[in-house]
Amino acid sequence: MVRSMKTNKRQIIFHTAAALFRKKGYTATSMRDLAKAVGMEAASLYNHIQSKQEILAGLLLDAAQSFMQGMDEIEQKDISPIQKIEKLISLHIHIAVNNTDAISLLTQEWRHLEGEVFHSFNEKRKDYELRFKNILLEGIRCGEIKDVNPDVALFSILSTMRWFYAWYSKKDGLSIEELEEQFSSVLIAGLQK
Amino acid sequence: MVRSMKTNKRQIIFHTAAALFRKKGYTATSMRDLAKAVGMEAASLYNHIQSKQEILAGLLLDAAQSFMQGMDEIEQKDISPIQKIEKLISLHIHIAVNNTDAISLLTQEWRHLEGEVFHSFNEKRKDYELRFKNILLEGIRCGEIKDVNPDVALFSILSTMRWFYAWYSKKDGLSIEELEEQFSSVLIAGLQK
DNA sequence: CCTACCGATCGGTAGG
DNA sequence: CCTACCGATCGGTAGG
Repeated sequence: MVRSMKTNKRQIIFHTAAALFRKKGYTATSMRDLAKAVGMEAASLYNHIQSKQEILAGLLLDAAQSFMQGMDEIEQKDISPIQKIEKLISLHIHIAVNNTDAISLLTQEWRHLEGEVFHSFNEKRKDYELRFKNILLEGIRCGEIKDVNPDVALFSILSTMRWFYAWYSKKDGLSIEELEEQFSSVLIAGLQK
Repeated sequence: MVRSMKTNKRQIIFHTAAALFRKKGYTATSMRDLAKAVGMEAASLYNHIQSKQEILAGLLLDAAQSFMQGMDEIEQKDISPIQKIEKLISLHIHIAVNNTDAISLLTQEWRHLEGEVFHSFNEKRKDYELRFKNILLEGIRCGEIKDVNPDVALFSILSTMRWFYAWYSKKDGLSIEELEEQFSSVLIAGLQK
């Protein structure tokens, strides 16, 4: 009972922190801001968490995990490079819709991670980008994708998805299916022969 | 003589601050960090500038001015919507190449502006995005651009250009002409019928 | 351009 | 979960 309530409060703290970090930035969000938002004194937060840094690390590594798992599954599918890219766009949309605040931190706030966590997060990010780029390269090699600069193509997609994290919560007009269709239409048409 | 040296030092402070704000973020960059980077004590900075906030505001309003001026010129040209979009992509590339550090702040650090400057910067940003979107809408209306969601199309372009600000300094392989060609090829092909 | 310093605020701890 | 408080650091000022 005590244990489950503590875990529950911990989750509330993490979710509240995600929203604050997104709105104000990690450095500009104080533990007193966070305490006020969850309805306690700053000192009391430390009964549930170890440090401010632990919160950021937890949020970012969780979010990263979602992407790595999706990439693992999509890489193994027996479909063409462009179809894999469609699946990846869909992955980004689904993750963002379900976890908007934490995901938006991936773009901006990971540089405030410290020490080993910074390093391992950075490795994951580079690994993800490389695997995405390899799918593009395979598409170019097999003739399904036109001969564009793969870095420009990669970041055209990734940057647009990252903007989507910031934009999505404000927009309610489009369903997930419509979002997938619109993003695929705009982003993939620029790659096809 | 005294005046010109003071102006000179002021420019050094602004340029150095742009690089630090880009790397560490506005909040996480202290005036002592900045002072060290320009080779003086923190207190001495205040002989050249009035406040930390003045530096951020100066950098961001200067950068915004470059974009507004470019937009003014491109809007008036007697060319088609897609040709205007090509010109705008070229504008973003040229500005970024010439002023990489300050431009990269436009995306991330403007939220730390305070009071009236925050407000007026935000108005300029929204104005720029609206005018860009109107060019897309005109293209859709006249049949030159396919019937995509204009917000998705707009931010596909803007997000990709914003990523370019962060990416460019590391990359030296491509000339400006090649960059324009690659970005236009990937971004505009997704819009054309 | 420096030394010396201000009040405010930071992340976090002690002790209950 | 709170009160009380720590040392460190913040942006900025006084005075020379």
